[in-house]
Amino acid sequence: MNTDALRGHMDALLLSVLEHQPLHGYAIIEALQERSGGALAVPTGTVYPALRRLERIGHLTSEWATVGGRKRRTYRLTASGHRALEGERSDWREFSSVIGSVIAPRATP
Amino acid sequence: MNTDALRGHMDALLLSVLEHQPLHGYAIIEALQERSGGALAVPTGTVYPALRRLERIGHLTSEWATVGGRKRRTYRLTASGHRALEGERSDWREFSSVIGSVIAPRATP
DNA sequence: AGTCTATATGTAGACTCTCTATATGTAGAC
DNA sequence: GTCTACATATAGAGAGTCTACATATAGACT
Repeated sequence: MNTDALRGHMDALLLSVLEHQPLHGYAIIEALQERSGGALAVPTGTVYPALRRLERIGHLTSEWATVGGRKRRTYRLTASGHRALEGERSDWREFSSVIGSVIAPRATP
Repeated sequence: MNTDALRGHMDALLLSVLEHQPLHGYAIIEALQERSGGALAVPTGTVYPALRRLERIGHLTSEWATVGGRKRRTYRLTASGHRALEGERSDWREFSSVIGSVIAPRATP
């Protein structure tokens, strides 16, 4: 899929996969791929800066951990992040409904 | 609606409203607004450059006309534009299905 | 020992598109 | 004479995604 079209929806995707479980960046990328049936191959150069941004604006917090000798930065939603996720879901419903109805084929006059 | 989220879907919207009828830019903006029930207020600074771009890549052609003393540039789909619209529709179906399924709420574990 | 793959994070710079703001001009109403 | 609707256009700002590269550990395999 053309992941450039994700522009503006990345926050919703990231917050969604973090809703019920804290995860580190690498695992988030795998989760996105798995949840989308392989359609979402989001590059690290997109995900890591986006996570930092979400942390900066208070929707996420992070902690470093070492697992199997490797360092991970694990992110989890804040209260503000949970609220943001609700907003993103509602925005998505409106967005997809509006776009869908505009581009739906019409009967040829 | 946050029209910045339209990024990447503008082509689909413009090609859609031009599918069955040629229109000039100003009328395209009105058509988008009407078809979306008022949700899509796309500024001229977005639409006019986008139309020029679609013409440049061969999806549209344009002609100047004077109606009621005012000049209009009327756009219509080319064969390539019709094919592009089909592609955009198919891309949208995949896109909305993928995003929708990733951000859909899951049962709390 | 050396190489390869998977795991793991990060930055720099390019790129594209949308936005805001501004400019220009006609027609018709008040 | 001014205001609103109609009509097109450009410059520059801004945001977020991409590609490409840099770094590092663990474990398997040769």
